[in-house]
Amino acid sequence: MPRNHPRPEYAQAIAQGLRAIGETAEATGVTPKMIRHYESIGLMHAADRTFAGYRLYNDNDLHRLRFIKRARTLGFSIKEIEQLLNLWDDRHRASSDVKQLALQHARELEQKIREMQAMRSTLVDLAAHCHGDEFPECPILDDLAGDTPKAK
Amino acid sequence: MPRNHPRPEYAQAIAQGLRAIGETAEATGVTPKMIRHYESIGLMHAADRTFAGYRLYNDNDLHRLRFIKRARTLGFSIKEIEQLLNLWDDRHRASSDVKQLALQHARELEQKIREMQAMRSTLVDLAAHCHGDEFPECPILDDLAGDTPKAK
DNA sequence: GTGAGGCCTTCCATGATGGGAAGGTCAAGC
DNA sequence: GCTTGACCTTCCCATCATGGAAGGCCTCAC
Repeated sequence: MPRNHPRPEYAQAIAQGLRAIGETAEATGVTPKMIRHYESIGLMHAADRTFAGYRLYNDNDLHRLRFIKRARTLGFSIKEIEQLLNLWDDRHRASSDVKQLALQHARELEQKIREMQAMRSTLVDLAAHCHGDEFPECPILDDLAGDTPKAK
Repeated sequence: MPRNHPRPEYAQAIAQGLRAIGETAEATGVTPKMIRHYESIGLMHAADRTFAGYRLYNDNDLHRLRFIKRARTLGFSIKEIEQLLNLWDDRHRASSDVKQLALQHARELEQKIREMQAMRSTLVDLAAHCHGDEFPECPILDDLAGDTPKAK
């Protein structure tokens, strides 16, 4: 949805390369809701405000928000992102620290993937033995109920 | 932790094959906390009570709780379990209905698995290009920051 | 000056689970 | 008969990331 022309009230702010929260959201893919939330939990520092209390964001803020967005897309938790941001901010960081975080998260993903694969595989197996017709007999329910598969 | 001898106060209840919530929890793997929760959301009907208000469970209840436990282990949501229980209770169900629920859930799992595999694979790739040493240079952070991999 | 729409804050909800507090109940041992 | 300790009860709060709704202010274009 096309945004209206820059509001004159913001002329100075815009001249300084600042944006309101809506434009910032569009530019970063982070909803205004979440931007405020990140501020409230300290992931983003408190934004500058206009006289009227509107939040204003500069290019650095956008960069940081895009960083957060990308990290969330990769499944990092807020806490992990906090660590990543600290490392990002630290010019003297050791890349080994970052790598460790990334690999740790990759291992956690792997673990969850395995669990879900086990679930899926069990379900597919059970479904394969279920006629899926109009009759009530159903190995899937039998399994859930803990019944031994009916010995004929 | 070994439970003490059955409490005489429950002699009659026990003679009827009833158990208090703690024993029920041990027997089913569902915590007392969750048993009460399932009752509160209607997944379990309201349990019988002693004079003093203690909940009592019979073999049917245990069976139902084990059913729920197993379904949770397979990743079904509470809402899905509600449907499964309805089918379980319905002697005239069609196994096709059950099969459809199971396969639908399997597809959802597959979808999530794929997403997580994509995350993991990206992370592993990035980590593979990160020296992981004491220097700050780090392709993982570069990626999160949206920086084009540094062209030398 | 009025209407549209962006922005503000605050509260509430999700889903499944756990923690903990404050208090009642029960069996057993002294 | 009282204490002890295991068990039970209800009620409230927390998690994690996200969204919704209400009610009010701000800005802009007409």
